[in-house]
Amino acid sequence: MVTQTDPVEGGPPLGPQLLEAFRRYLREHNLPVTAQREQVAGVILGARGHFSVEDIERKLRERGTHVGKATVYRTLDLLAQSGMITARDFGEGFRRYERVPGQPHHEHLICLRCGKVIEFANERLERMKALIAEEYGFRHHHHRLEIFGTCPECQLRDGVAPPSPPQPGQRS
Amino acid sequence: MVTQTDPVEGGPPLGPQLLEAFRRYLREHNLPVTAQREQVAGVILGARGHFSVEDIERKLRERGTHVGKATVYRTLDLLAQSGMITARDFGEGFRRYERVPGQPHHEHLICLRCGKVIEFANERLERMKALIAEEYGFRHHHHRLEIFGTCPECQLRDGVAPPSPPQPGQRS
DNA sequence: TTTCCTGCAAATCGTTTGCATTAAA
DNA sequence: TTTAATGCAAACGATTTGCAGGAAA
Repeated sequence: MVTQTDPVEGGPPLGPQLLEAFRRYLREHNLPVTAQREQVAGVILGARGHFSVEDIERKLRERGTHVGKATVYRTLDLLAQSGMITARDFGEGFRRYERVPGQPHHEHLICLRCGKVIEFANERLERMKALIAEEYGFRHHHHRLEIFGTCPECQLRDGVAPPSPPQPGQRS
Repeated sequence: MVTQTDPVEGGPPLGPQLLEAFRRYLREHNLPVTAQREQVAGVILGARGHFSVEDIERKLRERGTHVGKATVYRTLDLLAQSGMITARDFGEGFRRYERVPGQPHHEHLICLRCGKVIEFANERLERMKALIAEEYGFRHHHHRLEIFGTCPECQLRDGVAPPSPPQPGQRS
């Protein structure tokens, strides 16, 4: 799992800013700003990456905090409702959550070996999808494209071993 | 859910042929050809569509057969191993199984209202995905593209109601 | 104070597994 | 006969929910 922590891109770190936006969201909706909500939001808004609930619990533990699993889920729901994070399902048998990216839309390259997730966007793809939906009379709502394969690092590590065959959700 | 039953395309129906191929597969692998395996295979190989285990159990019931849930799952695994069906995960919280299509690869258009699934293939998309994987040094294994939206029928039925926002796996 | 959270444990849901029984080869 | 499959029920893992006790506003 690639956990890209806030790279300083020249400006102030993004995390705290987003956290403040979440506080604002809560106040505006007359929802209490609790320590737990701040902790969970702090973890997921403070780093780029696609985190499972387990990932998030680990990060909380590393920060020396404990938040009940139910509260983690409930806060993630809130964050999703607020539009600040998105839930993803890569067919792994659990969900991952991702801070809403700066770029409007992107797709995912997923390494079958190490689970690393790389994002990319492609304008031509974007246009083609709208066209395809139209062709079938669909009102396009959203879409997702996932490319599964082996990342460069794992290719090196493994030599020439072929990737194993995929079947969604088969619990290992 | 669109359950396209074998359309007669000029030749003999495909289902029985595939069922026979599955029997052959079992014999070749020294696996017993049981009544249950034939029933389950008959159901999924006899129709086009993307079926949940629940769908399959319903179809079995309609045929007046009962097969234990565990056996259904086990037979679906066998069918997947034999390469005759594919498992899909559309992020609905359960898997769907589909008879391996005539065409080598296709994508899915999914109606958020009625769950209908429409298949399409697009050669240009295909090529772009290979290129994108390459660009990131990935060895491409497989991919999936899903477009979610509202199908023409549901658009008519609903008037101009906007589709509801998506979050994967949220159990309804 | 009133209202809404939180944590825990129990419940759910799709899927898998253990095991005694039964059927295919 | 031998070997493997079946069905049931229990186990599982991710997620949700009920509820008593505890914080925000």
